[in-house]
Amino acid sequence: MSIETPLANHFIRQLIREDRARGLHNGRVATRFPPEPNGYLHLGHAKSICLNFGMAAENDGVCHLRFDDTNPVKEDLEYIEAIQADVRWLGFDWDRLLHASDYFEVFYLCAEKLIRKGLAYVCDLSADEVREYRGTLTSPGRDSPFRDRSITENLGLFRRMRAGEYADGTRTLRAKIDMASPNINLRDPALYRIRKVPHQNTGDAWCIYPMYDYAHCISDAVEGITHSLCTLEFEDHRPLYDWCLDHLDLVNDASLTAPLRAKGLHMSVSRPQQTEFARGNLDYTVMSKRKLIALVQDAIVDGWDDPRMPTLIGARRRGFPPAAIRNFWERLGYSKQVATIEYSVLEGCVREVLDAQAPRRMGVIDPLRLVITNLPAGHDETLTFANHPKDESFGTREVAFAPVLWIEREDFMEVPVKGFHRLQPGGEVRLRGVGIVRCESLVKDDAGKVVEVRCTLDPDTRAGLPGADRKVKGTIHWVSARHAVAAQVRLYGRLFNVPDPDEDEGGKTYRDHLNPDSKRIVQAWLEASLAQAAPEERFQFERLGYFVADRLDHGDGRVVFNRTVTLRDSYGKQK
RNA sequence: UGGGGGAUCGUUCAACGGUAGGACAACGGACUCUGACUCCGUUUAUCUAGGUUCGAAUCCUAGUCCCCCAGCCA
Repeated sequence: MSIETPLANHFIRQLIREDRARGLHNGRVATRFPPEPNGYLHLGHAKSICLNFGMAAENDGVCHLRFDDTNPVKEDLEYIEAIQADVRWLGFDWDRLLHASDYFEVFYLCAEKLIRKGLAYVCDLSADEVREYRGTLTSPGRDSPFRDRSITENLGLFRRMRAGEYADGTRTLRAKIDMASPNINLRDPALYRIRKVPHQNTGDAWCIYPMYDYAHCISDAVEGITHSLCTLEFEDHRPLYDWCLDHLDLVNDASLTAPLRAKGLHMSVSRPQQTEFARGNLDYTVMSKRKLIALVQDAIVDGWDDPRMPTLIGARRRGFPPAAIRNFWERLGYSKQVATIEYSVLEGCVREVLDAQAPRRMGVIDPLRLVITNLPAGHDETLTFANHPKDESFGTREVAFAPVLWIEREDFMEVPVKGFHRLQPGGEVRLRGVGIVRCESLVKDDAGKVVEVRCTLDPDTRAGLPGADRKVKGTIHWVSARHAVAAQVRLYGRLFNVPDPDEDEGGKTYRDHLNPDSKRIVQAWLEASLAQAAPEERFQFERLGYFVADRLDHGDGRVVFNRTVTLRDSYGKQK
């Protein structure tokens, strides 16, 4: 059974096919996923990952994983490992693993080339002064007083910047473009800044570090990237992307990439094209790096891998299959419309994959005692259950059955509402795989709460017998009280209780919209075999939902499951 | 107010001058030893106003609304 989704005919897929068809880059396709190693990957990143790796794969191309590590003060080694693990978990593998810092020498050579062409200058303005000179959205900026330094002076100054002769923040290298441009990105943007901090990859070899716009386009070119796919907010950076590459002409200037060949890094240089698509947002969640970090740091969640987090590591711990996330983004397609996708679409993808792939089990998360009175107290029986209702390849399993069972409390109603199909006083229900029982009496505690339902089992309706075909309205799941294994089960709901927690309205912030009931921990009774489940193994607990053995806490005698998602519930929804 | 983008069912993505279609959601039904799955059916959309055309979601004009941009972040 295939769980892959049909391919959407989105504009980037079309563009790449057309480019190939007309022989651009000799039909070669190369993409890259360029995370900054300063946070964990989330579902939004997955959209970009699926696109970049997907486009490469379906066009016989390559895709690089490139760490965009141009700012040493923000990065952390912890993230480098995590990002690789997340990309692999999602189901992708890179053709090359690279760092922007691999190209620091190239960036430097390129900067000298721009200076020599009179297209870059060293500016002594402070950060505040630069801001002041930049102008505003509606008024043009003014030229820096250092804009007309000679090439020789600029070269000398820039070399001394590199040599560490100036303090942090005292000078920058700037592109000489147009301070009156209506596009602010073109008002002599900074190319290099001084940061006397060691870099996790290059140590203290450098004290000047390139800016994103400058480094990114060169990195793309140097790696032979053909299609540089990024999100919408970079749309008005594209003129700068093009400006740098056009003036640098890396394709025809081998001297610029000589340092790479000297290091043994051989890649074909290209003139890449940037194309932007809309990032993907989900309702009832926040996706910004800042807010995610805050949730972790303020212990609102239990860490980056909290199953309620939209991080990939969180989704993994929640039990989401990677194929579901891939299908999700492929099914939505890629466009330039800013969109917030309903969470139910993701859940639908998760259920679809899990329905096909998750073996079935029984478990009771809110137990009520049910005693079958017409069976000897010592009755002990082993029943055989199919592990999947539609796929025989899942095989069968043995389930212990005895007269004292746990059933779900909500499967019994002393005073049933209209349309209730399950157990009620004097009523009948089928015990899954057993037969039909009739509720004969109740046992209540002092407070009047039902603590036990006493039933008789109709022997003619036992599974396998002709009488088993007798119709009853409801079928409920159960576990044998004597055989079941105790488990901790974590029930997760959405983290926020409004569709757009980012909407800061009426003085409220996302923190005012936290769902206090997003995590519930219960003690459950499960089929004994579940104690042997491997961490991260996924199951459907019949009639309850999909559950995953916690990848960290389950095992060594502890039985710990996380609820990934409930089953669709057309009954619960009616009420 | 400058620049860059975007407006199609509730949500999202198609339709590339020729019948507005899919997915999810919702609703109704069939099936069912999971109120699941599956199957069938139904409801609902081209931002507005003009224009071009035999024919416009698509082209033109004028509006309206939404998003992004004033880091030595990415």
